[in-house]
Amino acid sequence: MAEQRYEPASIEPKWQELWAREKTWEVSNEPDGRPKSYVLEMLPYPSGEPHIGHLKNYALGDAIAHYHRRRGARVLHPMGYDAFGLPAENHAIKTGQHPRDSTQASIESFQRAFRSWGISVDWSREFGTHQPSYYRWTQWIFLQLFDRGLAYRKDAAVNWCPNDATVLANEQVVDGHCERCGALVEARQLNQWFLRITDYADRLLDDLDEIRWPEHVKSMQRNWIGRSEGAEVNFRCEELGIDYPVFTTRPDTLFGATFFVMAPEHPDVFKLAEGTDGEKAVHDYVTQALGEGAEERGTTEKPKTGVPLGRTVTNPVNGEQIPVFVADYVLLEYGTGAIMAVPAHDERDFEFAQTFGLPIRRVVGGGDELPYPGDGPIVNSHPDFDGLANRDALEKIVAWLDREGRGHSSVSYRLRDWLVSRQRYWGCPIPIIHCDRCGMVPVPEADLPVELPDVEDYAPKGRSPLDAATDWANVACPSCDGSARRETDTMDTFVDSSWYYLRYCDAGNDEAAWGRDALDEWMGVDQYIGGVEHAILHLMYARFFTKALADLGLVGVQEPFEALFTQGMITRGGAKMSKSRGNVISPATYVERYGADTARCYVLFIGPPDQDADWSDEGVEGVHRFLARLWRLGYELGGGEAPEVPGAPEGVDLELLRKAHWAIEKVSGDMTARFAFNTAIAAVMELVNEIYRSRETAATGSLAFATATAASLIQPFAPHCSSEVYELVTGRRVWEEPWPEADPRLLERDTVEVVCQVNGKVRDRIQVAPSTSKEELEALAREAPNVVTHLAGQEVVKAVVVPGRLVNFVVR
RNA sequence: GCCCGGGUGGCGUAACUGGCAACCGCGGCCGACUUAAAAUCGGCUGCUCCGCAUGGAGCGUGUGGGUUCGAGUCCCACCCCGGGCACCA
Repeated sequence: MAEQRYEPASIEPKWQELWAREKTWEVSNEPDGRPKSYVLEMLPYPSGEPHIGHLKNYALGDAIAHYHRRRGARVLHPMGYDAFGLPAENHAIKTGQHPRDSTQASIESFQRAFRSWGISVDWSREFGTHQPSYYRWTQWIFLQLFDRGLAYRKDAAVNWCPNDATVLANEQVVDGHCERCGALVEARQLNQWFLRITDYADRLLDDLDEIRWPEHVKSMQRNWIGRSEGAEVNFRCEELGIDYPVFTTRPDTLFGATFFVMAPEHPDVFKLAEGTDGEKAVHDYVTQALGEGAEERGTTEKPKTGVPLGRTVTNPVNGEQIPVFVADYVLLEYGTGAIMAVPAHDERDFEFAQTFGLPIRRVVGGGDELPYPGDGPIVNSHPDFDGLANRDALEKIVAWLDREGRGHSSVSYRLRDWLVSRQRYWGCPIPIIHCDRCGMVPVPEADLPVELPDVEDYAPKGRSPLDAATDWANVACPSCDGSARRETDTMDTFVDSSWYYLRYCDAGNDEAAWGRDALDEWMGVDQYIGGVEHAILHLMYARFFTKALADLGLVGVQEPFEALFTQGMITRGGAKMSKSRGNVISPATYVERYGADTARCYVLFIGPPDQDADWSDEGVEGVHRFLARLWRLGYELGGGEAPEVPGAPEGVDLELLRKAHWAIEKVSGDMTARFAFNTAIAAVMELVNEIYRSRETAATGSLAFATATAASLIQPFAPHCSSEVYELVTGRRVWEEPWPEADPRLLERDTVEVVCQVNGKVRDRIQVAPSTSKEELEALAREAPNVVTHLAGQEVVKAVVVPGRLVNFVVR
């Protein structure tokens, strides 16, 4: 007779079919008295097959969703696909296959994977962002923003990726290269669509204090917004009669400004140089500087270069005439595109002053040498300020500037407006019509969606491939009925994913993007889970959308994601998995070989989920053995009547029941207070080990209770194996059971071990009742044999007694 | 340069508010079952030393200091690894 074995290949599909048939994970929008919980993992970009990172992401989210359900919550746990984007389009250029078809194929492989992993998803709310029924509302939201002036077009120097032949958002440029393809990004002057995220800079910054997010993600967003407080100060060019404002965070050093520098792109550079001796040199310098890419220019290592403009401006605090230069270390995008240079207290200005032999005047005391960027008393400035601490003087100087009308306090940000237009095919069309008479006219709401037309050629040519769809592009102006043309750029795919979590609340709504009741029922997301690579882009854009939509009265919350968990990466052989390294492993391989439960438990057991972890095939085996052991207990105990748990357990039974209640306490704590799934799984392993050790001696009722408890506790991580074992032992459905409660009487012990130390070193242990008094403990410890040895001939100076833990004798 | 993480056995890790360092898993060793092997079950497993042995001593959480009866945990200084920002005025 063949030994019975744990066979996930037959167990898992059985439960998956039952859950699908009974629509177990679907949830209605009607409140039913239970508290709501919205658990969401970042939606996948469907490309090829799911990888290990997806498995970890959804195993994590599913564990949380299950746990919340069994704690009595009504849980929304939906799924969708971020389906527009470049990879599908590049594939289309290569093969001619429509991006819709390759995307659909990939979506199907993701669906198969999610179902085979047994993820508890409410499939009735599923959608892809590429479906007209979804992007109709993406366009509608765009028009709401357009209506309020939050979406606008302007000429600007933008990032151009020559390889992808499209513009990029600032956030998509990493070290001067295209985030996606790695090509060196060029600067181009183009007319593009922007969203006014900078209007929200302060709120995006301040509200970070209100949400439970990992500190490093908050700090990345703070860095990215880059708020600096300072002052705007006017420097006047008397010859031309023009005021040039500068932004400075150090108005306390104004008296030390000995020259003035403009960015090469500054619109007045040529005007200032006109008719001076250096005019030609200025032209040459500017031409050369503009030809440089962001990467070459943006480095501190490069020696400072620049040329004089042959003009001076007036320092407003002391009336001094200081020379004006053009130099590429000053950036047009930040502040006003011009700076006052204080070489004594700024490293870059110091370097420039040394190269060009310009005067360096110290105005803040302290530090051994120059440049000195730190704090100290004001010197060499003005009798009213000299001697004051520079931070105090700063406020007084700004107040003085303000009174004199020469400046005012000001705030500057690193954050730029979000460039959202793309000259690519596979994206959401921008619902605007350009009319020569009426200008930019929004597509009427009744005409939405503006559907993506089919084209012959997907290749980008510097203009959107949609340009070629002339039948589609040429339309009558909705306002004057004259001939007009559609906007042919599409939207950045980050627009699509900036509001998908709102759509899940009311995914089937054909009348509106969402019903307000449904939205208020579910928002905000109670727990959001995803990769840290989205710390800035997606997470900032989604916050901006929520705030903008809240201002329009369409959303009732200020923050979309109340709590965020960022998962660590799974590496292999210590390195990131990649095709070029050849170290990619597919979840499907492991699901086939060991079952989904093993794969899911392993990615959570491998280490703390927020940290990177290295995949090990042997480790998978270990987790598989554990589930097989649990299953075998269920198999052996199952079949008959559910046995009684002993009413007054003692001996082995008592120990086993104690271990079970200890495990309940441990797992509950690990899941509530923190996401310590690795230690939660370890605790269930301990319980299973304990059951095996007492298998021969304990009563069947105790074994059954302990086994059912182990199955119940592992349910969020291994739902199939758990359901099987739980049903075998109890005849009931584990997912319908409330989360177990630990019995406090079984958490207490009759005796505890107390450690006996001499001078902090453990010398012996004693078994005592937990209630033993301090005096008694000290007396008992003093008699412990090995303590006696170490106390012999010594004088006890002090005894420290911690009841239930230790006694420490301090001797001389 | 600034801001976040992190450094613990052969390996992945654990240690809740300062109180037995190493739970759980991998790997390794030993035993049971078996004709045998696999599977399974049980035990041992930080390093060094003393002892025939029950056992005992010393060392041990990146480095160096400090606080404390007691430090992986707190404080100061530093080193290394990972991530973010950076000619941002």
